[in-house]
Amino acid sequence: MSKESVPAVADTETRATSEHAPDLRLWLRTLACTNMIESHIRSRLRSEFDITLPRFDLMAQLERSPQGLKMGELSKRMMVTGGNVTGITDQLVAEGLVVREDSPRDRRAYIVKLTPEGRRSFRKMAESHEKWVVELFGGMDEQQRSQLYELLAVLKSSASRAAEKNRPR
Amino acid sequence: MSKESVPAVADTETRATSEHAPDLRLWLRTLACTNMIESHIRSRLRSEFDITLPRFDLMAQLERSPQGLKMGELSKRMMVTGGNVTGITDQLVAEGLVVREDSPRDRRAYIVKLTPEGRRSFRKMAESHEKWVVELFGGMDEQQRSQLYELLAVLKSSASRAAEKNRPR
DNA sequence: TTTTGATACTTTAGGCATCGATATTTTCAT
DNA sequence: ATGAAAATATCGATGCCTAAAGTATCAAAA
Repeated sequence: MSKESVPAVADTETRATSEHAPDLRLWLRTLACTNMIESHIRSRLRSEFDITLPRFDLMAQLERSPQGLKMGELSKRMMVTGGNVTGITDQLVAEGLVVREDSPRDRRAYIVKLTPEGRRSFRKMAESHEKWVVELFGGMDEQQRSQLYELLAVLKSSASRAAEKNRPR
Repeated sequence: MSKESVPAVADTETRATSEHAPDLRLWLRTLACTNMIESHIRSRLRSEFDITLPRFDLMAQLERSPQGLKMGELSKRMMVTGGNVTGITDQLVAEGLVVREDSPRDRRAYIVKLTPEGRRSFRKMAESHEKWVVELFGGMDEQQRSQLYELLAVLKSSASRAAEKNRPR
């Protein structure tokens, strides 16, 4: 019998040791939280709606742009490579949730749009998705949440700045 | 000409909209930070040491357990499936960084250990890795870091608790 | 001893992600 | 107008990851 189900809930923090620098422990804890939440969301999307997170994300972008988006636009907004978008779009097309239309102005490009079914389906999923997130953060009080939000802004700009110094490579 | 390099620095927060629930925005910001930092680390591991993050992580586990670890132990500690560990271990063996030794007590099991070269190599990488993390968090002052650390503990237990309610499925 | 169930690992199939290469089309400098 | 450069998308190779199924071994009960 093969068990091997979900690897419990991801806790990368086991990588930390007392001897590690405080920043390292902080980073590993950050990673642990994110992985735990993301893997929970992934698994519920799968079990309740039989969809993957990347497909959900792609549909989310389209829902915000009813006029449709070019493949390259999707790629930029989702922060993934173009080849990746090609594959995910193929799947969604096969499921009838999105369509590729030829761009009238540029014969190299497609315009990707949600189908009516895709839109209907996405709205239902998004509602649950948001509910799950609210549940996951529900153990924090309002002050903690807003404090976390602000601290993450600081982290984001700190990391941006640090990363910038070593970009071109 | 193939451009298509790194998708800049991941910023999943573009998925957020003003109309989104605050918790959703908080979650997307969390994700954005983590992705940005993780992708930076990944790319430096690759460019400076020609190694992937999963391989680095596996070696990190072994470095903390000089007596070696069974595949299943690695799988548990890294929070990934066994099949995954098989693949990563194969690669590291091929590179001469770890070895699979037969367990003397259980012929089903292997004991995976760092080779001397693996250990030497890991130590060098770990030093840089820690330096990068320190740089990335360097824009936060001490109080902010410790506050973030505490808030993440709250988040972690909040998410654990919420996830627990929907486990078995 | 034999059977049975659990454990340790591998394998396979499928999805997501990157990179680098390629084909087509557009744009722009001359 | 033309030829080079850039932009748009796809493809193939590679790697990580999971779930499910398969193989070998162990341990303990019948």
